[in-house]
Formats: sequence, structure tokens, C-alpha cells
Amino acid sequence: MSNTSFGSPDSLEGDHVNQPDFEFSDYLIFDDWLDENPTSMPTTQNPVYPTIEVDDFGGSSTSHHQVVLTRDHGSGSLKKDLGEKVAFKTKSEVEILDDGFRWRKYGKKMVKNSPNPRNYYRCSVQNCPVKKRVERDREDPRYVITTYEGIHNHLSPSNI
DNA sequence: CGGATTTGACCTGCGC
DNA sequence: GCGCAGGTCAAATCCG
Repeated sequence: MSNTSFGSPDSLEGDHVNQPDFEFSDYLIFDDWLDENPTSMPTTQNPVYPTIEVDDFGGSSTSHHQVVLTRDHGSGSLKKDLGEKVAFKTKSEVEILDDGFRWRKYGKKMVKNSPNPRNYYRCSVQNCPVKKRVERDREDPRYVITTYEGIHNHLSPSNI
């Protein structure tokens, strides 16, 4: 897969399009953060869209992450949710960010809401029910919206 | 050879 | 009841 259609000359780092250093587990801290701020707990009635700026990723690039935590745990919900549902909005040229886990793409779909295709990934670990949805922002193709669904059953890919 | 990727088809839920 | 949109599967293909 050598699709480098997004190889824009406006490279953030010049060489490394894949941040090889940062631990994606850092993102998961946001979930804890939410847990400690129940007053900020977003609901289906009052969604909260906190914006977190991370300017120390790998120490070489500045990234802005908008975190949208969705707790669609309504008692009347007919859908069965795998657990947590977290959406990240990340400024990146590539959608395949090295978050430390191994993902296997299992689908691609063109969504009506966006001119860009939406990609579906699943954690390569068999026990892991975690799914990931990646799509580009409709208004800002430079941004990638990543939605995680579920919780990893394993500590880290290194522990497989 | 094994694992990952691709792409179209199929299935399900929801709205009208 | 029908159509649309989103989500998932699975066979074929490619790469390391």
C-alpha cells in the first residue's frame, strides 16, 4: 500500500510521517480525566467537546487533539455498546498513526456526510474486541478523526 | 508461507 | 413496506 496521495510538501516534520515515538496510551488518560470530572461528563443531551492541545508529541511536532468522549450508555439504548467510545480529532497527514497497537483494516466505506472514505479497523489481537474508525474531517482534510470503540483486553502489543 | 490489505457484496437498522 | 446509509464479511491479491 503505497498510497501517498497525501504526501503534501507541507510536511510537518519533513521526514517522519509516522510518529514512531509517542505512546497512544497517553490518549487513554483522557478517559480517566473524564472520570474524575463527572460534572463534565458528556451526555446525549449535553455533549461536551473538550479540546486538548498536545504540543509535545515526540518533542518534534505540534499536534492539536480534540477529544470527544461519547458515553452512549443510555438506559433506553437498544444498541449494545462494547464499552467506551472515544473520538479523536488529530492533525495528521496520514490516517495510519502508530498508536502502539496493530490494526487490521476490514472495510472501507464512502459516507454521505463527507467526500472522504471512512476506514474500519479491528485490533489484530484475537481476544481484543476493540474497533477503530478513521475518517478525514469534512472541512479540514488535514485533520483525521479517529473513533475508538471498546477496551483492549491486552496491556500492549508487546505483551501479545 | 503467513499475515495484512483491498474491494465489492451482503446485512441490518432507521426514517419516511 | 421501501429505500438509504452505515457497518461487516469474505475471497482474492500483494508484500515481507
